[in-house]
Amino acid sequence: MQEPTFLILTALAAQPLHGYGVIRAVDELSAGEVKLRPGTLYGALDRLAEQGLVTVDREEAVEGRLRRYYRLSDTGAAALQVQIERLRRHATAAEIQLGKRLGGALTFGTASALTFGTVTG
Amino acid sequence: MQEPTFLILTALAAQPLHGYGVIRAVDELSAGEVKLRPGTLYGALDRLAEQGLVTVDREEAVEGRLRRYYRLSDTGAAALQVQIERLRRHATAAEIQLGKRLGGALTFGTASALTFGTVTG
DNA sequence: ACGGAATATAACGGTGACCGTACTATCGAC
DNA sequence: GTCGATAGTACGGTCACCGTTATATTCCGT
Repeated sequence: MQEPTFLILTALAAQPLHGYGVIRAVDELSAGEVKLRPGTLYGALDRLAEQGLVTVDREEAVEGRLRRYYRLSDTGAAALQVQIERLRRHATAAEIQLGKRLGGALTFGTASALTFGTVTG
Repeated sequence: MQEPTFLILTALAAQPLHGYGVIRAVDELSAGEVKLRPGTLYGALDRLAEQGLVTVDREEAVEGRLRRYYRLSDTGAAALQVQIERLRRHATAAEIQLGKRLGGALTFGTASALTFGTVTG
């Protein structure tokens, strides 16, 4: 699962949103770092719906315009939880490896990772 | 940056490795979850070298066979640090969003994310 | 001595997620 | 009336990654 997909699931975790709402939520969640393009969003939404990670919550007709709300399914919430743990493990593992780094310019703050203790297993 | 690329940088953070050494290191770092294919590895290594994130450390001729060692550059270490922080932010943001989730099956343990405090900004 | 597994690197085509852009359409602001 | 924001659809392109194959050597068991 890639970053945009992960952030789409994250955006839908709190409450159902329609497409454009997801674009705004991801923008906010990532502090403006990730601006979803329509092509990325609707492609990902279709794939996630196919996989059962999101479902169509309802379709509202607002002034002649269709507004389709997507909801994170229980399966999707579980998948997101798995991804969260994956990211955490990778971040910790990388920080520990960086702490072992010799010869390079020492980056301050990385040593704090050592206080986490063992990571293997 | 995708997962395999991130793990290759992580593997090279502690010490220079040759191709096959990276494959084994990533396997260990991910607890057997990620098995790098040669195509993935050497493609990524070429791209990372082009971007200056890794450099060729040395080339050993071990009984006729070339063994090329790759090293994480200072730029690469900085890039890895940026990615680590990115993963941490996303993991925390997602956990907080999941904590707001209503109606779905409550996953025990997710509430602990709330103790982290604010995440926006 | 021979075959097979592990070590080690290179090269190929295929897939799919993502991007960029354009198009349609409504509404409010200027 | 045009611009920008909202809202969704469609399409072609790119690139990272994957699966596989090829090639060569070393180590081990038989």
